[in-house]
Amino acid sequence: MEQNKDFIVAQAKIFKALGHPSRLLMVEALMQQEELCVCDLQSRVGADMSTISKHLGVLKAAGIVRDSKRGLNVYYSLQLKCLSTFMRCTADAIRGRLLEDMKLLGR
Amino acid sequence: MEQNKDFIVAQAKIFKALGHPSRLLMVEALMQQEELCVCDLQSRVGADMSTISKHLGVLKAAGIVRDSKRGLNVYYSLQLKCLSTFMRCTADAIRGRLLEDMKLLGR
DNA sequence: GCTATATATGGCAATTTTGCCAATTAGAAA
DNA sequence: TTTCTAATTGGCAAAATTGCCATATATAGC
Repeated sequence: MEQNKDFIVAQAKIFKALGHPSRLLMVEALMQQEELCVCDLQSRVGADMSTISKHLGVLKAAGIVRDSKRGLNVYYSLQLKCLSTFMRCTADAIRGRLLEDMKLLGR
Repeated sequence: MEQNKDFIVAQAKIFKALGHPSRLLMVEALMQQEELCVCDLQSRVGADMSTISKHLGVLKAAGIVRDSKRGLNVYYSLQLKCLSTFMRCTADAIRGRLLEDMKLLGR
């Protein structure tokens, strides 16, 4: 009973971590690159280094990414593998919705 | 360029909507039931009716559920179909992580 | 009409998240 | 050791989310 709730909370934490544009952008970058340093991610998102670092902390705490330090750089990579299928589906859903809206506007 | 950002924002909105234990619980109930009234969802989550209603508003605004009013009741159903595969994957990931933690504790 | 029931909305305080700046840590190179 | 560079952490104000209460809306039945 109670561990079931913990389970839901852990699952919600994953969704919550993905529920921010900057973090989602970083995850999408990591879906194409296997491994990127914080500086790479910063240049893609375009925010303060400290902000990027905290976002990465959220993704790591949710178990979505893992990090490995080599030299001066910290490299991040995806730990959760099943994102691409779902992202494609949500993308289709959003495109479908936009089409609906355009139809409605057309009347 | 700019619509790409809107796209990411819409996608993040879906994840964000799923990133709350009560909302995730409602979605999981709708994965098994096809259609449920607000009162059913309330009894499962156990919160104030107004709170449930607002949570459902969030899910609807993200395009995850749709509603249909019949008589005094409003029935909600899933609009986003591709959740179950992804949820199974995150569930596996969480279970795996818990196993890891237990191994670490065992040493 | 009036009453009861199911859901939604407005308002508001408490909590959480976000993002910047400043300061710190850790490793590389001089 | 000193210096430089990459990244993290602490602090804090602004913004967003959450959840309850009170109120409103809509529909059914009398």
